[in-house]
Order: sequence, then structure tokens, then C-alpha cells
Amino acid sequence: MDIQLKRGLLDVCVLAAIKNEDSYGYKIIKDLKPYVELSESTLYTILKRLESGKMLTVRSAEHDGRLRKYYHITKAGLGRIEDFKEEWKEVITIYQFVKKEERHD
Amino acid sequence: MDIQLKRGLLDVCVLAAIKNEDSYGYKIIKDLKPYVELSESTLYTILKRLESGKMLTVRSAEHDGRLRKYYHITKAGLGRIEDFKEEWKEVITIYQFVKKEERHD
DNA sequence: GGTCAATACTTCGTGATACGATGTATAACG
DNA sequence: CGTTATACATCGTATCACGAAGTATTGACC
Repeated sequence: MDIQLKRGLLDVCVLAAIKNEDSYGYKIIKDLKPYVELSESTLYTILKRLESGKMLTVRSAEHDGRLRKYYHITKAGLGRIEDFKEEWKEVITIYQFVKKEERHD
Repeated sequence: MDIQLKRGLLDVCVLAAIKNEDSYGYKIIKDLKPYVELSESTLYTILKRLESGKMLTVRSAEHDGRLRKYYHITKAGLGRIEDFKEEWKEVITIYQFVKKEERHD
């Protein structure tokens, strides 16, 4: 999938992935795989961005002797998803414009 | 509208704007305004990118003593729009994932 | 017990790109 | 004659997704 097209989607996807249940990096990637593929470097960049934007909080926990960082969505994070859904209406309008411009010859 | 969300849309919008009729910079911006706002610097960057990608061809013409550059879509440009429509199916899947992850409490 | 895949997180550098700022030049309007 | 609209161009910057590379542990296979 085109990178540019993903850009507006990834942040919200990650938020959606932790919305119902706290999750951690590796699991987020696997959960999103059927919908969007993203590399580890991309994910961790996103998680840091979302954290500094107070869209989520982090909690470290040990699991089988290995460290795991669990991410928990905040009110702002939930708000971000709602904003996205609003903006989606504009996106649909744009898509319709692109589709509409058909040559009927 | 969120810049990131626009990123995958702008190129195709510009192509759609010249699809049925050759157009020029200033007119493209005005035609797109109801759907997406984009600045002149952005547009001319896009037009150059699309030109070097052979998505369109350019032709200079005088209009009322002023220079105008008319842009004409190529086969590749039309193909780009079709590819976009295909990719859109994936985008819809992603959107549905984001929407689906609702908390039902 | 040694090798390898899977799990899990981190850092660095790079290329793509939307935008504001700024500039040039002409036409139209009052 | 000043202002607005038309029309195109360039430069620098910030944001961002990604590949590459690295660290470290667990578990399976032979």
C-alpha cells in the first residue's frame, strides 16, 4: 500500500488497536497485520509520538522474564479517534470527487 | 483537514482535476477548493512531481498576454487514478477496523 | 548444548512531501 | 495610481514511514 496513503491512518490504527485492551508493541503489529503492515521502527516512532501527545500512557511490566511495555489509551486518544471519524466525511467527499471525474466517451 | 490525511489524496485529486479537460495551476486550485484546500507552493510541487513521473504533460500557451501552463493527463496518469481506486478498498478496510474497535460498555 | 527462529524493544539516517514565506509579473478595477 | 486577482516559481523547514542494525531473552529442534 502506498506510503502516503497510510500516513493519516497509522496513528489512529494504533490507537484503535489499544482501545479496548492495553497492548504492547509486538502484539499491536500482529493485530494490525490483516489491515495494515507496519515495521517495528515505524510502530515505536508512532507510539512515542502518541505518548508525547498524551494520547496514551505507558506502563512497564515483566512477562516471562521479558520486559513488556503496555500502552493504555487516554481520553485525548479516544478524542483523536472521534476527530478522525469526523474528518473521514471530508475524505469521502474527496474520494467521490476523484471517482466522479469520469470520462464518459 | 489533517495534513497527513491529505498526503495520499492530493496527487490523485490534481489528476482528477485535469482528467476531463486540460487545466492550469490557478484553476486547479479553485476547482479543488470545495474538496481540498492546497496552497500554490504545494500545487506546483505536485505538478512537477506528476510531470517527472510522466503522469501528465505540459504545454505553454498565452492567454490575455499572460503565460499559462496547461496540464494534460497521460495514460499513466489515468492508470494512477485507477490504481488509487483499487487501493481505496484497503483504505475502507482500515477505516472499518478503526470504527469497529468500539467500546460497548 | 549449540543453532536458530520468535519475541520485544531501541536508535540512526534517509527520502518523501505539504507548507509558509517570498518573489516576479501582468491585467483589471476604481 | 494603488489595490486586487491572476499566474507561476523557489527555498527552507518540519513531519514522518521506513530500512538497517543492534541488544537481549525464550523456546524449539537436532
